[in-house]
Amino acid sequence: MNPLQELRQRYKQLAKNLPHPARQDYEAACQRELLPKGYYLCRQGAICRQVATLESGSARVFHLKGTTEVSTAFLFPGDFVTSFQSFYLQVPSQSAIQLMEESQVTLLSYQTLQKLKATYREIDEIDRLSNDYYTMWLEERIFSLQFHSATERYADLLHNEPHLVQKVPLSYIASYLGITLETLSRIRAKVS
Amino acid sequence: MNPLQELRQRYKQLAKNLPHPARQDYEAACQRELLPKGYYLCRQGAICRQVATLESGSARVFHLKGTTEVSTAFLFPGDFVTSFQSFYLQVPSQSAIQLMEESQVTLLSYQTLQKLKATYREIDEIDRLSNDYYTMWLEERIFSLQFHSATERYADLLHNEPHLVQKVPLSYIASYLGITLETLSRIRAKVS
DNA sequence: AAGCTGATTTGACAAATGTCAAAACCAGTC
DNA sequence: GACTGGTTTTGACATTTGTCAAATCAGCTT
Repeated sequence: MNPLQELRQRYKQLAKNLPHPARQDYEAACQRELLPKGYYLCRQGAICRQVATLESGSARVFHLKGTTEVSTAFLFPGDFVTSFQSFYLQVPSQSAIQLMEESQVTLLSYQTLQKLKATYREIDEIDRLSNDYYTMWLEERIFSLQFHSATERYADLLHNEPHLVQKVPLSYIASYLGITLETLSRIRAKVS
Repeated sequence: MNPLQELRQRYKQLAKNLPHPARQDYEAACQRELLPKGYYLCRQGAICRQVATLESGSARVFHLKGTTEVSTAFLFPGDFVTSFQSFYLQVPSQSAIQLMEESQVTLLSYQTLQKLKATYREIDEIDRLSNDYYTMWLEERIFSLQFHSATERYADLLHNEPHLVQKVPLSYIASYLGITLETLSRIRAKVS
């Protein structure tokens, strides 16, 4: 496994094995909800006040550009879901976050997370590591967007997140790769 | 000013106004050097063991892809310079960092920074904020790469970092924008 | 099985960008 | 002022990707 994936494992392990006092406070502070497909965890232009942990289901982050939506991320069980800039700076979000299926999520507000981080070193550490992971994930994505052709980017995706291609509609994937639906369709025809 | 630039200001302010005890320890721990143009702060494949603060001069981060270099960042006075993944995980770097001119830099090793962060809340805060800034900067860059045409990306750059276009050779800028030198040249001819 | 609806594929053509080679430009040097 | 090496621009043409319209496919409903 590469360093990036190890890091992901590491913070997920830490989150799962949160020791007792921290765990208890965390459980008490967060809010578990079963939300329907299509639910907005954050709307574009609104301040993202919570971070969600996906227990089941899936979500996507996208930006509304005029009339078209451009997807920038897809999230799955175990992932922390939030609009990074909006959440950490508490400023309006540049993108929206929407559930792609009915999902079980655990919600934590900005203020609560701040308190938990200040109280428990372990929670602070998880927050830090997951942010580091996100940063490195972004670096990898830039790599792909900047250096690779559409065909290569699709191959990258297939390689890095094969499950994603099964579950996510092609129109979302196309915008995520920065190409049109038609081009993606042609790439797929060639490959297979 | 947008939230991103405010954040940048904020961590630079904090760094400049580091209170006495922390400042003294920091000064003692770091290493000031005047390094020549072309000097490698980190080579591709090596572990990046230090973070540099640029006092004067400039640097660029690039990736060697076969025979061609693709630039991924340009750094100027006041910026912290390191290979994020390599430094924070202490794993081999995917890219190289080279000085574009003779530069005065302040070097801090990984171990020393860890100690300083553990001892001084202020230094920890600066590290955190500068990482957050970097993350948001990456998000913006992805935005540009994923949504915008070559012409728009050049306009973005001109808008976000106008000084850069004066100081950096066009061949570096072209690869940074993910296009060829010739295409960049044609874009410039059209615009002006 | 027929009909509907949304997702995906295919076709024809246009626009953007890449490739390779040559020309022009520019700063420093003799 | 011409020479030189590196940078930038220009030209001709190839390739990739986008656009718009139509065809096909897949899953549901009746």
